[in-house]
Amino acid sequence: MTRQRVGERGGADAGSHAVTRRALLDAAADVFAEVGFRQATIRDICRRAAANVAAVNYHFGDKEALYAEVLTEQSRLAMRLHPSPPDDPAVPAAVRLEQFIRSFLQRVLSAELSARHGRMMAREMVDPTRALDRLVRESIRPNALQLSAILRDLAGDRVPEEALRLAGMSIVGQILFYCHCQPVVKRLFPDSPYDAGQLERLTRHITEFSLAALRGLFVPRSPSRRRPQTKRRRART
Amino acid sequence: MTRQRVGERGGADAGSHAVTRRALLDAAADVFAEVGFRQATIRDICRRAAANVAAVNYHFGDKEALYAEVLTEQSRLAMRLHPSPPDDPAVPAAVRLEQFIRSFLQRVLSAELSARHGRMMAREMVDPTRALDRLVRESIRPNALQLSAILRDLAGDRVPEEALRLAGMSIVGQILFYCHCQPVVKRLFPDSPYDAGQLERLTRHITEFSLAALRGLFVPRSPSRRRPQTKRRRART
DNA sequence: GACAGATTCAAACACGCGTTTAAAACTCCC
DNA sequence: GGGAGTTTTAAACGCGTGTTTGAATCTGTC
Repeated sequence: MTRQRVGERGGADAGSHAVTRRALLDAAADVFAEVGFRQATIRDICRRAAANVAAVNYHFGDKEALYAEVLTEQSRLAMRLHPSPPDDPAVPAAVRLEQFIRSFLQRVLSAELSARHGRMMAREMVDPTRALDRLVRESIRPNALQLSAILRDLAGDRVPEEALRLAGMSIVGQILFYCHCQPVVKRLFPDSPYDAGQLERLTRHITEFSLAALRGLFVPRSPSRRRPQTKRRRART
Repeated sequence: MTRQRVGERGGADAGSHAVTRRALLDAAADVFAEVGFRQATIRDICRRAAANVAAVNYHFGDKEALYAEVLTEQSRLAMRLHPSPPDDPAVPAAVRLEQFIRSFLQRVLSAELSARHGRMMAREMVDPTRALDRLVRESIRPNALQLSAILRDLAGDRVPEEALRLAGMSIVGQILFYCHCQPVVKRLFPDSPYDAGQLERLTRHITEFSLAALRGLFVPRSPSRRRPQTKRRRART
């Protein structure tokens, strides 16, 4: 009656448990990214994983628990493959901003991840599930803080926090556009792709656009025409 | 057997048909905006419209036809309440850009529309239905063309079309961010709202951010420090 | 080789969905 | 007032869903 999770040793060949579990996670990542949590069906996931319909409930409890596990796994995978740039004060803030934008774009729409993480995040934002709170806590907020730090270095101490926030959202908005609006972009410009294949071009554009905006907003009349680099350094935490 | 659409005259009191039809459209707009096409249920819509479950199929044929009608109706309503600025060459391009951004923001997240149009558009982008093609054709593409015209006036003739496209997507991305990512923004900054109540502030920020970026990108070293206004006028179409 | 426990399996359950149906209710016009 | 045509209604159909169930299958161990 009481089915508890098995530790390591089990029934089948040293890993039957782990094998189906992995197959389910992989299939579920594809399905959830393709059609979203609500539209995904356990039957479809199990078919792709070559498992029985009852496998999800046996291995994960229910559909939502499987989804939560897929979400955090994909999030960590994306972060591991394309980590944010280190918070190194030796690197100019403008360069760190470019690295931040590049790694962000890679995480949400790089092909090697099949853009799974980006698509799941996009769905989670437009149509949140109960998993969003954890996602914000563990993945989105840390990134927002890092962007804030970069922008603070770029803008200097005299710029109010509020203006930095708005600038940050302008930058993230530009990035997410290519992730959230792909169906529309494909229809508007069917010949010129603005997708995973153009990552470097998009990175450069967003970086230049944003740096130009930041310079114009936060150093409107710099006499020496230099970057606002030498304001103050943030201590490493 | 053969039920054809009734013209004007009908059975009930000069408008029983029209009355339920309207109630269905209103209820459906709310429901579709709240939970999306796929998650919405005919039963819920009819309950809110105080109509029978069969009403949708009687008045519109099926769920998808009702959805299509709601979508175009809300789109036209939003466009009528907050039209794009006229293509007036007498108005400086920078002002027209601000008007474009303001009206766009109003359409997608103004409270008087309950942000219905914006939410439906957001869902349609992340999780398209068959209605997206028409939406792009009749609503999105015209707006994109208008933004292109404004940017052309701002940037002048020497800037390649491609650069203008990227700039346009950077601007639209900033706008849509507040529409697509509201759940995340609310969690990141629970105290300071970035929603329909802050429309004017958001308009000003996005305009200033974008104008600064455009000046920095397209007129990097203007000797007289003037706006690139006097390039060339587009003929009225 | 039989036992125990873990894992899989086919089948079924309970529910909600979009849609259909045939009858009832209603309104207008003669 | 009655008939014709329109609209509404309650009930049902067929299907797909997440989940449960009890038996069957498998594997390592004694």
